Amino acid sequence: MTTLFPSRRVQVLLPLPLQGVLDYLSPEDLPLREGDFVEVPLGSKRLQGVVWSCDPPPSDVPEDRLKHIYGRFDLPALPESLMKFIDWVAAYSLSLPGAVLKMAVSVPRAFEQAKSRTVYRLSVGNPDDLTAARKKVYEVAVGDMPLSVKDWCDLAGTGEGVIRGMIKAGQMTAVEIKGEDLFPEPDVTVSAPKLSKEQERAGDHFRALVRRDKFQASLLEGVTGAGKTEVYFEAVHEALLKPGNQILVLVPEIALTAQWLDRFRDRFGEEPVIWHSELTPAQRRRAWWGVIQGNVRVIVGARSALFLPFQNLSLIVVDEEHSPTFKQEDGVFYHGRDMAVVRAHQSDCPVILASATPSLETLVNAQNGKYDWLYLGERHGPAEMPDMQAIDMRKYPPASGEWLSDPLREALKQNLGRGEQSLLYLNRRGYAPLTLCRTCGHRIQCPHCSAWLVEHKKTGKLQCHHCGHWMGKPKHCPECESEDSLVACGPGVERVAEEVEKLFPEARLAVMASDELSTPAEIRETVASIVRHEVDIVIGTQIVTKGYHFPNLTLVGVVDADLGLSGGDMRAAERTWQQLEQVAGRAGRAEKPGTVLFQTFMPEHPVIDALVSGDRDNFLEQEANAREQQGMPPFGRLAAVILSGADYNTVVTTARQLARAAPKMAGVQILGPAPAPLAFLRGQHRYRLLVKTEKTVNIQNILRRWLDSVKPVGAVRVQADIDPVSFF
DNA sequence: AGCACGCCGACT
DNA sequence: GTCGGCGTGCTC
Repeated sequence: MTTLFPSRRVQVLLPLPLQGVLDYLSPEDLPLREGDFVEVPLGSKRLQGVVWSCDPPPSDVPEDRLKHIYGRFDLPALPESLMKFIDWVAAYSLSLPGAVLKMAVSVPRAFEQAKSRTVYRLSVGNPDDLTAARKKVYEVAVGDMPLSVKDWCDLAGTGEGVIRGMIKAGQMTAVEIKGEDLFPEPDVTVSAPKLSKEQERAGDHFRALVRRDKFQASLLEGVTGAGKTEVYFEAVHEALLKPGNQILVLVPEIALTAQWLDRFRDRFGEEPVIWHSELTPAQRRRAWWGVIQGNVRVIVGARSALFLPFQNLSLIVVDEEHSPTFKQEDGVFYHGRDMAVVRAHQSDCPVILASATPSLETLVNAQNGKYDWLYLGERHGPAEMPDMQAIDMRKYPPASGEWLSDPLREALKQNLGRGEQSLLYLNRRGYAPLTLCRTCGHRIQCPHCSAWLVEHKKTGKLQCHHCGHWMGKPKHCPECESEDSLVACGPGVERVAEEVEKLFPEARLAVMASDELSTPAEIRETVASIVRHEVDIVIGTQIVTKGYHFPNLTLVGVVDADLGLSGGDMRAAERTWQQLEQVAGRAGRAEKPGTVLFQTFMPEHPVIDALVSGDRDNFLEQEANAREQQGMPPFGRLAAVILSGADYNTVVTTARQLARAAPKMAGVQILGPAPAPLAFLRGQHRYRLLVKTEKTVNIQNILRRWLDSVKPVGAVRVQADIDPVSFF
């Protein structure tokens, strides 16, 4: 029997790692659009999902097996541009669309209507009739803005009784507010800071791009301290001039610093709305709602902010675009910088990639004209670029158990004498990276990972930096039982701090490492005390490299410039150069000139040479040539296949099976299988294969066909990683 | 992701 | 003889 109005079949995407969309029937009285948030039955559960298609192709599931949608949620539909982006990311990264959707809607109580609140608006007839206390309330009112009872009390400095009395007397009227509190609009009338000529030129260029309102990627390259932030703020400002425009600024998670937020507030009057993994559920929900309702104008966030439901994305900025932290390596594997370009393309808006040390990928795109290329060659204000020198550690070897050479000690002493600040950089947390038994040679290793346990003297623990496993430092060797035979090998920041303390007992030290400063408030306080010049020598890891501005800092000493140069990673040299250039950039950012000293055993290495001579163009050209010759990205395509599982043998068997089934075709090369660099991590054995193809080959299609052709035995996870960066 | 169904070890 | 281990497989 045919019904007059047959039920409509729609496809719903659920935020689960299911193979695809599921078909449902929409109730006849429920008009649905693509992007609508709906609740559907799945098995015995009620789940929230998104209508992905209202006009689906024929299904192989018979209609009488389809279930009905329960209902639609009362919130704006998922914007079409985000749906497109989710599909694209899933296809590109070889992950399931549902898993990508999950990143976009993993917001606590996202679908529930926010409970309403009651606020009160003044409705006074004649203010002269008011009592003194009520008159006070009348006077503090801002326009006819409604406020909560508590806000009125705080603002007028009065008790609740006064307000309640006014409500009763009809001098205030209740207004019901639905949804989350709105965010304040950024202020576009704040006067811009004085820009240098070259900043102005770049800023004008970006303003024009924003006004043109079309896709265009640009590289904003500028030496450390050149004032890139102020330049892209010009673009943000221009975008804000058009009502409804939304702007996304992506930063590496670690760079969301108090200093950055202060600069934003200085330029736009308000703190920006921020988005990162540490937000509380309430903050997350409020920000997400603000974005989907179009109320949030500027979001500053970590890579996951790419998946926010922007209604009208008009500009994306990727700050520190070279940063490896833009690469996500769990769940859905993607590179935030690359996906930002795709998102901008799909939203047809400009994207600005900013860095003092651009990635090779981005530089190549700038060189071949795909990206606009804006360059800032001068430091802002009176600051000059620091003087950089290598210290040959073969000539000045420190005594055993010490890590600072005589020239570096001398420089520290002089700087201290001048009352200026110094920074010692060593990208190694803890006291010592390895604990060794003097008697039997045993090295204390993590039981869950192929890594040494790192000694942390402050806490008296030996700790794994990959899985968090720890033990108290034993008195006896766990292998040969010898007493007091365990010795610390190599330096970490704690150990360097110990040496500095001995050398300069009167100096005020601060150690900056992620495990010393766990909360943002602690980091904020330490940074502030350095800026206030309450610290003479800072000893820090990675976290000091990220955009801090310490005006009194004039000497940077890199304790081990060679760290990171070894290993088979094709990006090792590039990344070391970026890191050291960034640390070096902390020196001499104000009036006083800066000096940077690199302790190295290979002063002739291209990386050290590029730093010292300042000839980075030559260095990067060599790197690019090497990659081009090897057909590596960005000149070819690369993907990794990572197999992991608790049982070593099944992992290896699956890896070999995959290798046997490897596609054999022109322009495609399979490398491996080989143990992944961390062959054992969190109790999982890991093997890896690499797929290298020519640029014109669709590497996703090849991987899909290949991986589908092999059925993994047992509990082995097979994960594809398109454009891998870490090789871990 | 859940959750159910389904075949092999130590307990009343 | 049963309770339960979590291995495979399905959910429109």
